[in-house]
Amino acid sequence: MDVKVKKIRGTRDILPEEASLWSEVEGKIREVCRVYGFGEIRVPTFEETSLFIKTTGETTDIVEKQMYTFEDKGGRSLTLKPEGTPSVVRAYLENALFQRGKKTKLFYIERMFRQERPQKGRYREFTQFGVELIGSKSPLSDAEIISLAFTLFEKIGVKDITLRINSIGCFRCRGPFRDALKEYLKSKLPELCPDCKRRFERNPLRVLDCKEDKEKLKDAPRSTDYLCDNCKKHWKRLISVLEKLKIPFLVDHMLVRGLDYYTGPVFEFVSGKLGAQDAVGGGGRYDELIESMGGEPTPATGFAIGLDRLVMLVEKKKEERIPLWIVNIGEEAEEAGFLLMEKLRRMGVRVEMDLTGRSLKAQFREADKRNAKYVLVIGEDEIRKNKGKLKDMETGKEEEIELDEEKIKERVC
RNA sequence: GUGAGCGUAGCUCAACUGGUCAGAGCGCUGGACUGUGGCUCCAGAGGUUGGGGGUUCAAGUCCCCUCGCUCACCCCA
Repeated sequence: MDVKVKKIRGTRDILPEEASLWSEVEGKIREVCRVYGFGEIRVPTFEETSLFIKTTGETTDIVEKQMYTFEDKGGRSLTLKPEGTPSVVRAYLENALFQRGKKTKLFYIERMFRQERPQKGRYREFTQFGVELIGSKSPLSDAEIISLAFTLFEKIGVKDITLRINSIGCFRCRGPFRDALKEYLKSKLPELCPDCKRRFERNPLRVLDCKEDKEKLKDAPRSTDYLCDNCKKHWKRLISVLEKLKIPFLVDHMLVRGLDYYTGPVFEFVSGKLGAQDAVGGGGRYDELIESMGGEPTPATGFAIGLDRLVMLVEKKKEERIPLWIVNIGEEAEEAGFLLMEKLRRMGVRVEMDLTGRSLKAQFREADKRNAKYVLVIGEDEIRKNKGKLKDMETGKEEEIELDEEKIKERVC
């Protein structure tokens, strides 16, 4: 078929089979978040562009080259949100949620937009489940959200997720570390890739993230060696609590993350089953963001998980069995069957039938294909007697049954 | 943004160096079995070979452009 209009690059249609997986995962997310005391928040699809420039960071790849930015009719610059945290924090401040208590625990399931070259597990429109815990500076809060994530992974049967974690320190300890790193990188500069040379000037921490130069940078200074007393205490305690929670983790000194607002611990959830885009989720602490957006100094921590990637890791389930299929012969029976079907459906019974006037055989074939447990045959004879033929599709046995919705429901359910 | 590979029926794929190559399997529809599924057999529907241009007596097959897909880089979810 020559379809003229096609979906645009990097977007996708999620068809019923996969969509049911999605809603199952979303259901589990809501369950786990309820248990952990997180309330759902829904934020706009687009925001003022400046929000992301100020929060996500001017020199980040997301802001530099991946945003869908456009001008509205009033000449304002708007951007489809490329990540969730800025919007949630904006909403937190705008709605004065801090007035409702010291701690605010929010989660969201939202569509995000980034104009990157699509590949496996990477789309231009994608969905993130994210969690923001605002108002606690305790390392236990970081442990809490990480634990939430692992509870979710377990609940949806996703195995072999590794937590990679590091601490890049607050803005205070970042300075000395950055200096040490730059000093170290200076000598290596000629052998680094062109990107790293550029990063060296603009955002030296990101050089650590480079895969190409990973080997060469093995002996680079480690951010955890430059933490201030507070950050060091926080980091040590977080690590120790993760151990007590029996959450498997790997300290990765190269992990720095690509968003500017992170302070202290940062982490990623990684799966080996995803190809090159192996991060299922990631997050960290952002203790300075809220103040920088005009709020009171407020510590916060959070993460986001890519549902597109998460769903790829979930085992597909077999289709649920349909309890009843109505096969009809002739126009009169078709209508009688239809009315009966509707009565049953109103009672909550899953029933299906063919309304395209196909042959008896075809109707049976479809009932079989859809894995129906019982088939109810209605033809002229059956209407006259008010008794249908109920066939058990497994045993092949047939019995007569009164065409009465209560009796049928009782028999097949 | 860079690189590589690839675009043939709804799906998975065939078609030697350009010459009945427009096919198969699955799926779909119908029939054999005039009111009974799964197996088998038979038949049918479905494609301007992504689009455009060029080379040629002749092009899915070669060349150019374009669009798209996939994977990787990059980055991240």
